[in-house]
Amino acid sequence: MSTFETTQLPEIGKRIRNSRLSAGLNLHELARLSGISAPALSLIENGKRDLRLSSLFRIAGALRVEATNLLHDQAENLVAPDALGGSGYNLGDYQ
Amino acid sequence: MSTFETTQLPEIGKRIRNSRLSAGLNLHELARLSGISAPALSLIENGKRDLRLSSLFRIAGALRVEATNLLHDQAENLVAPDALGGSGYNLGDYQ
DNA sequence: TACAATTTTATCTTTTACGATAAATTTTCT
DNA sequence: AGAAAATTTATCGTAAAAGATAAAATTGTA
Repeated sequence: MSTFETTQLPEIGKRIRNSRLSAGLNLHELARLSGISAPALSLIENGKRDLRLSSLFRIAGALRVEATNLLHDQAENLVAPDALGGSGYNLGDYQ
Repeated sequence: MSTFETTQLPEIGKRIRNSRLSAGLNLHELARLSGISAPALSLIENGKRDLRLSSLFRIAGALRVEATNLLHDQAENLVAPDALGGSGYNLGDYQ
């Protein structure tokens, strides 16, 4: 099995679930908002379904989060380390 | 029609095409590397196919780019504006 | 422990992605 | 212009996503 279906898909599912719970929604409510059925959402959140890109965007839209933040861990994408100085330190962190 | 299929999918397709051309690959070569057929890649690059998430990751892997960078414009995701100072300016931009 | 709400799983149907192949079209190069 | 390469489009078959519904299992609560 590929690393995608064994690790990445389940991780994406967990992020969707976390976002949904943070929004205080149950599966039925997210289903209504996203247009994706609750059973399908359950499979997706448990990393058992290889969803389509349109589904990812519909879910992200319903949860009011960026699709990108569902793909990768949020913190990983906040700052491109080499895009700041050359020091490797983020000058804004403590000031 | 949704904004996803009219604008987002075509934009994602263009990013894939740009990445492929930057890598100096033709459709046949990317097909071999990604395991996705050249006709399917053509549809994807032209924003005419709603691809699966696994396909996005296989394409990204073959092109050696982050899947995230195929979803959104590269520059948009480099820095989270509010994560630095409170000034709204990125101190590293010009130094 | 019972009851209710939520989630998971199963089944069936429809839709659509994808591979393979071939033909048509466009682009590139001599 | 003509040939070759690359891309696009079409068709067909298969696999899988997604909806709907219902049943089972889990979780939460009185």
